[in-house]
Amino acid sequence: MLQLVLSIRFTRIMNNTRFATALHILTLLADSEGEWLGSEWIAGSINVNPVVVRKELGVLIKAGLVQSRKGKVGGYYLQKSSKSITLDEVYLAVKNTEVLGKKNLLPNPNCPIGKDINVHLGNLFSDLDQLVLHELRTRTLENFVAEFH
Amino acid sequence: MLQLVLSIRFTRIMNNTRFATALHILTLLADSEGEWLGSEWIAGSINVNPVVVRKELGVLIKAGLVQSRKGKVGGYYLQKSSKSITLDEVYLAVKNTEVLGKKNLLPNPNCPIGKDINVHLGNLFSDLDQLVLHELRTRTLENFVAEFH
DNA sequence: ACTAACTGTAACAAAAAATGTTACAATTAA
DNA sequence: TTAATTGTAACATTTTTTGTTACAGTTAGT
Repeated sequence: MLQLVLSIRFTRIMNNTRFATALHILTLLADSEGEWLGSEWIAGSINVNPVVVRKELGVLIKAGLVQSRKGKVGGYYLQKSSKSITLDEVYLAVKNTEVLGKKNLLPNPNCPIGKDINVHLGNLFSDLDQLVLHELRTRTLENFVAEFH
Repeated sequence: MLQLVLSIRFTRIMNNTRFATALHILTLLADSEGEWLGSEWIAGSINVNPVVVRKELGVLIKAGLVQSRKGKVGGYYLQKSSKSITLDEVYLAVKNTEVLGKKNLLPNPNCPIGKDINVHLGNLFSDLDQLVLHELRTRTLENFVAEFH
């Protein structure tokens, strides 16, 4: 029963703008090296609420991609060079489930297929996730930013 | 304005159990060749509502993967052999957006980055989608079903 | 010390998306 | 004619995402 509750809580998915938002933020930071950017300014470029930006920046900070400075002249700055940031790091920071989506929670254990389906789906989902991560790892933030010039 | 509304309407994503459900259905059909399965029975294996199953089957029928029979001894049957069904067909049938998620709707057109971000994100998203489709194309329903034996 | 301009986060509100449900017309075998 | 089924619309509910308000904590400049 506890297991069930836990699997409900952690079965989430990537059905959102978080990757787009995170990469937008990082692109802005990479493109304005030397300056610390504020959440208000970043939010103006993405056209979302500044609090949403600060929350996402919190995630990027935890992932070691961004640093922040508090106080009057506070703001955000890349923690590593854009050359050393690969897009799989961004994806891993924001993702909360697999690319093929969710599994059904309680397939029938008395059915030969239902009994094992989530194991086999799990393998498939995991394979596809690895594939995506591997590809994203070949792409750097520097590469991405260069496309804008 | 109309464009905006349309882009909202069609900016959906794969944050659901539809791929899992569709593949579960197809696995059952492939595994019981010779019999027509009813939506109630299928729903019992997945443990979801029969109407949800019928809706998803409607999608698989449109995709040319399943056929149906109405009336008293109605039910569902594969339209093609499991050997000739590849998993990209399943994914294409159920998917409604790209694997990396959604883009933000209205990035600032007065910002050099915001102005072009969706074009570049679009290219990236599309690349990753192609990668996933290509991999899924190498896997058949027959292969998948074989894992259960 | 005081103020102004920030970050960090909690708590809540609103909107959007996914899933479940009821109901019933249409179909078909017996 | 009946019983069992598909197909689908309409609506309800739940879950997830996104937005918002509020404010404590921090820091530079006066």
